[in-house]
Amino acid sequence: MAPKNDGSAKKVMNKGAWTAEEDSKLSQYIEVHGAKRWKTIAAKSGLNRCGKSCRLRWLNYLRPNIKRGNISDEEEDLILRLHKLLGNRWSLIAGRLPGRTDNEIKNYWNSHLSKKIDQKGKTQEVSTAQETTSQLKTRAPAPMEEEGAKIVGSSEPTFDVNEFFDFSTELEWVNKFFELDENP
DNA sequence: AACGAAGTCAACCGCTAATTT
DNA sequence: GAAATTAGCGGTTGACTTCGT
Repeated sequence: MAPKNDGSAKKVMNKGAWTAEEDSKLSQYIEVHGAKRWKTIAAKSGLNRCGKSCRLRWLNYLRPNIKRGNISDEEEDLILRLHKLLGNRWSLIAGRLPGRTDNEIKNYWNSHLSKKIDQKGKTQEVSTAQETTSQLKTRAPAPMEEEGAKIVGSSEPTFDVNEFFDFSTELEWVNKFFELDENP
């Protein structure tokens, strides 16, 4: 496609950390026009940012009811359970944690929980080293195993999620989870 | 106190899915 | 139905902070 005018005048977008002024501009624009058509928002709000960047900033920091930091034990437990079910489906997991964002959960997982599980896996690896593989095979398969296990398996340390959670007691909880999805 | 290593987290990138024209 | 545009996702990066020596 030929440039409409001098191509050398291509605008260079801002990158990196957002300033308070930029936040304010974005918030004000969205308050008036709503959070849709991010390219337009980026162009008309007076921000020298791309639409993607605006969307991310809004979703992760500026939108109302965002919780930041201090992930509670309950939330942590929920993240662990959901991750076991869904793998790295951060947006789905975030959807079950009001006020939390996919990015925050992803970061929390990568910096806190993955290590926790890694440690747990290692200690259990030692204690269950004698357990025969045949015992493991007789366990009930995890729901979502087909999809979830693939995803988890690609990035997880090598430990058996069946060891980490007792799926027999999880089934009820899992069913509730999917009921929620069907009836929003 | 100074320095390097490790940890944390905000933001970007590349890609796919969904929607619009 | 095809092409273009937009939205959304997950992985990765890099700047900053904290910790250990």
